[in-house]
Amino acid sequence: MKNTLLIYNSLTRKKEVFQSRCSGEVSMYVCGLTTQDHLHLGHAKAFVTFDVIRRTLEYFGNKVTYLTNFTDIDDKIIAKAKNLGEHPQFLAERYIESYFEDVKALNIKPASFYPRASAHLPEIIEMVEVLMNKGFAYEVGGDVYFRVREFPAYGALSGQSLDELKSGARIEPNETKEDALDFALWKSAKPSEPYWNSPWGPGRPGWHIECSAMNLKYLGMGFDIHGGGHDLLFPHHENEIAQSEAYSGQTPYARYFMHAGLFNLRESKMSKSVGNVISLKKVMEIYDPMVVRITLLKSHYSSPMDFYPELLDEGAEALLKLKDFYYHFKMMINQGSNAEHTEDQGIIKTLDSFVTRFQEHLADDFNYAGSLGMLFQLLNDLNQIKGGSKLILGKAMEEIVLALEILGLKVEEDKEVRKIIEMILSYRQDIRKNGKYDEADQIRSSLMDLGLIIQDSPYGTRFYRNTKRNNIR
RNA sequence: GGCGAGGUAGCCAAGUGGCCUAAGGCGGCGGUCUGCAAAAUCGCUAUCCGCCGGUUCAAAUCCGGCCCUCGCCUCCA
Repeated sequence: MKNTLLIYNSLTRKKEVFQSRCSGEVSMYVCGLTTQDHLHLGHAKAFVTFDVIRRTLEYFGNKVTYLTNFTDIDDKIIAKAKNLGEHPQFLAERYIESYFEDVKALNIKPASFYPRASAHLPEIIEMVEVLMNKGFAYEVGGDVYFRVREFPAYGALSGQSLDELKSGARIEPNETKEDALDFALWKSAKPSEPYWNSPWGPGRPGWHIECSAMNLKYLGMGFDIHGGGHDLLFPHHENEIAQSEAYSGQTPYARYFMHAGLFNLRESKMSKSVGNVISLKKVMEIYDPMVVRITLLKSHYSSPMDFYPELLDEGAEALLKLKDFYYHFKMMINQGSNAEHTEDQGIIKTLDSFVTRFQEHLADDFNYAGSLGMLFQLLNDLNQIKGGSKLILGKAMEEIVLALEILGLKVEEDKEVRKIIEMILSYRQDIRKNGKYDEADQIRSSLMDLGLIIQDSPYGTRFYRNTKRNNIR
C-alpha cells in the first residue's frame, strides 16, 4: 500500500510517520494478562484494539511478529491460590485456558508467541545481575531494586520528573529502599510462597522485569510497537524502558508506544481492584461475541469508553444491520445477470471512493471507528442501487468481505445448521405460494423463537442468527 | 499538587483551517415497498460543534481566558 501510516506515539505525544525497524516487517508486543482472573470488557477493548492494529499492518503489506505475554507469577495470583488451596501455576493455567476461549470468540488472531514469565527465569535473573553490575540495581535483604536516580531519562514516557512523581506519591513508605520510587526487580520469598533460586536467595521476579526480559529475547532492543492499556503507561512501561535501556546500554527499547483507552464503568475505571468489572464471558452469554467487537470498534482506540445500559444493545443492532446486508447482498448476486448493467459505473465509483476513504482512516493512526463508518456508508449506498452485473456486485462483495476481515468482524456462521434451515424454508416457500400464510407465519415464528432472524424478500428468504440471546422469545 | 485525555444532535461517535449549510451507529416521527412481519428506502430529527474574546479572505478545527468531565501519578488491559 502506498499509504503513509501515521501512529500516535506515546513517547513523543505526537502522531508520527511509521517506519519499522526493517522495511516490510513489524515486531510488536502487547502487554498481556496477569493470569489471576477471567477477562473483562476492559481487556477486550485493549486486545481487540491491538488485533485490528495488527490486521491493518498486515493489510498494508507488513509481515507482523506479534507477541503477547502471560504474567503468571504475581502477588495476587499467589494470594488467590493460597485462598483456594490451589497451586498458583494451576490457577494461572485455568485463566490462560479461559483467555484462549475468550480471544477466540472475539476473533482475535493468534499471536506468534505467548511467552510466560515463569518460563523465563534464567533470562530475568541474568538481566538483574547485569543491572546490579552496572550499578543500576542494589540488593537489600534478598530484594533487588532498580535505582531510578541512576537512569536520567526516567519519567520521559509519563512526562514527569522524579520530583513531580514523588510529590504526588501515594507510594507506601519502605525503609529498605534508597528512594521511594525505586521499584522491585526481584522479591524475596516469604515462607510458604513459591520461589525460584537466585544469587540473592529464593524469590520471584518483580512485576515489570518479565516483559523486558521476554521482549529482549524474542524481539530485541528497538522493536517496533509496544502496546497496552493506558493504565500501564506508568509505572509499568516507564519501568520497562528504564530497566531495558539501562541493561542494554542501547536506545530505544521500543520505537513506538501505543496505549488503548480504558473502559470505564460509571466513572471509575474497570479494574480488578475496584471490583466493578463486567465479565466478558457473562456478556457473551447474552450477546454474540461480535457484538462486543463492533461495540469496541465504534469509537477511537485511544479514547476511554464509558459503559451505559444501552451500549451493547446498540452494538447488537449495528451488527444485525451488517449481517442482514451480507445475506441480502449475497442473494442479490446469486440472482444477478452476467450482462452489463446501467448501474455498474456508479457502483465502481462508489467502491473506489469507499476503498480510498476506508484506507485513509486506517492509515491515520488506525482510526477504525472512521473506517467502520465508511463501511456503513457503503452499505447504505449499495442498498440504494437497483441492480448490477454479477461481476460488479461480486467485486463490491469482495471489498466488503475484505473490510470485515480487517476489522475482524465475522458475520457468517454455522454452515451445517444452515442446510437444515434452508430445507425448512424451502418447504415454507412452497406453502406460501399456495397461500397457506398461517402455517408459513407459524414456521417463521418458531424459527425466530430459536434465535433466528427471518426476512422474506423478492430475492428469497434470508436468515441469520440474532445478535442478542435474550431477544429469543 | 503534577501529567494526560476530552466537552460535536435525544444517546453514542468520526471529523481538528476551505470537500463541514458536520460521517457513521442507535433511537424518534411521517411516507413508500410488502400477503403479513421485518428489512430496506425516502423525508424530517445540530444553521451548528462547552462559554467568552482574538487571529484569518475562511475556524468545530489555530491562539488566549473561563467553566465542566474523565483518567494516570498504588495492583490493573
